[in-house]
Amino acid sequence: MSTKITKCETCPSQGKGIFCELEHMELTDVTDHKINNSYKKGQVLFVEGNPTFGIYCVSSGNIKITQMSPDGKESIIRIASAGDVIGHRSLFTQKHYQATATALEEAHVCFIDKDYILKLISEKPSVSFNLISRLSRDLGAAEHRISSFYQKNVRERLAELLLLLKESHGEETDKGIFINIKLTRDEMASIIGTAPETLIRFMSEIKSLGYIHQEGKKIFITDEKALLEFAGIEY
Amino acid sequence: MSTKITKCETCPSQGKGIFCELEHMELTDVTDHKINNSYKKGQVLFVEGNPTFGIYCVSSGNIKITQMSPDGKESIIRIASAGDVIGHRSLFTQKHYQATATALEEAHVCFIDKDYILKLISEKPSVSFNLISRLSRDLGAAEHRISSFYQKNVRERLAELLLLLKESHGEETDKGIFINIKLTRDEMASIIGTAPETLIRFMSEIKSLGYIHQEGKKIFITDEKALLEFAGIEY
DNA sequence: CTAAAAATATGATAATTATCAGATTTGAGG
DNA sequence: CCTCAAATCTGATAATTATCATATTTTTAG
Repeated sequence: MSTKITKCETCPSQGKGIFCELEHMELTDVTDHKINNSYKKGQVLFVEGNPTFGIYCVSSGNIKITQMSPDGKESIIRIASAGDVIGHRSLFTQKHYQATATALEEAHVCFIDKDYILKLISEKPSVSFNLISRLSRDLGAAEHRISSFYQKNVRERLAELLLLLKESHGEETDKGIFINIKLTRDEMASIIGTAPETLIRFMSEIKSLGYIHQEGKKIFITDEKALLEFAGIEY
Repeated sequence: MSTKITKCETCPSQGKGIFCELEHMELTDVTDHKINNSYKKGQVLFVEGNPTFGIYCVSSGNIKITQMSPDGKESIIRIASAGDVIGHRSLFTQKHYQATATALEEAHVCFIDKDYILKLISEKPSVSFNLISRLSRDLGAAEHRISSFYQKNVRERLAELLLLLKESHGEETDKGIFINIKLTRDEMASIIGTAPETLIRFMSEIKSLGYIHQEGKKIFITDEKALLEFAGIEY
């Protein structure tokens, strides 16, 4: 695990994070209290059951947050990207992490000590406001997924996933909207809660309908409107 | 909708709520800024899409928080009880409620105006800490349900639901642990995301195995250990 | 560049769960 | 206490999804 020195003041994700409203002086103080780490694909930030020492702020790269069942089935419960925090949920409620965080690709992540972040929260209302906003947004997303699980079948959940990934990681290209996140079929399946084979079948269906286009592992959305209808979102 | 005047200082749920660390003087100020409402079974506090004006604090009774699919399938995403807040998720992120809140039985709920609660959060760190804790706990519960959906089948999810209801609403009796919450089979089914008929079948199975006992609609857990094993939690 | 491993894809079959139909029970209101 | 509507329950069948086996493609490491 290589370490790279970077400052919060110049962090590319600064405008999106929980410290976005702090002033320059305050940010340099945060810089002094953080540890900046780099992770390669597949490297683990923390494991379910580890004691919590602080929170992680994602500077770049995508991190999957997973939970494992006793019989070894992995569910992806969230994906954190630039500007997101990780471990914030366990900070106040639990002594141990309830999930595992793994880098999906090369990622730069800053670690902030528990004591310091708690101090910041109590002294800077903007930090606590942003944390509340973020938790609210995460809770909204999680609750949406719960109702989606019950109300939609696998086919619809897959279309919905592609649209969500488009929102968070989509990039306009001449071949359609490129979904710029490295996920295996297994991982995609474990987001929508189905078997990889089932996911692949429906991916093929959506592809043969002409709604998406694949180049190797790269996915392009070519007909967003049709996908929306397919997902049962718009009629 | 009848209105009953009650004070935060003497609220039975005071010790559990987000104001639990406020002093007497501060609490009387909260009392002056809230509206106390009573709801009968089936009455609605707010509906998905309504504009958000503030948050609700549950003093007594159980409230179901639901989301509806376009084709009319209702999912229960959360159940709020004494000491819980409702509408806190939409306070910071959304202009409109993302879910519907309905009383499951006679309930007393206080309403606090958006401006006042935002002021409290920025001035009283204990309130914002408690709100963060609560959101974290809710997020943890929601994420657990997401992985549970994928990792467990209906039979196991039902056993898990009974155990969760035991934790939150269980009361020791000589007939076993009585689950003191009024839920129809339809509602129970929409918590674990299955059809009511399927839920009923597995309820019968669990009953015939002797793990639970029913008296009309009342459910008693008679063999918790067996239920835990049935849910795939302990081996 | 090549071999091995991992990931993707496809088919056949089994298991799980949903849906529909109808019987029975419960409970709320007069 | 009685009536009727709603809720619960049971059975038969259909639809969906998981699992297993295996082929093919892609990626990775040497």
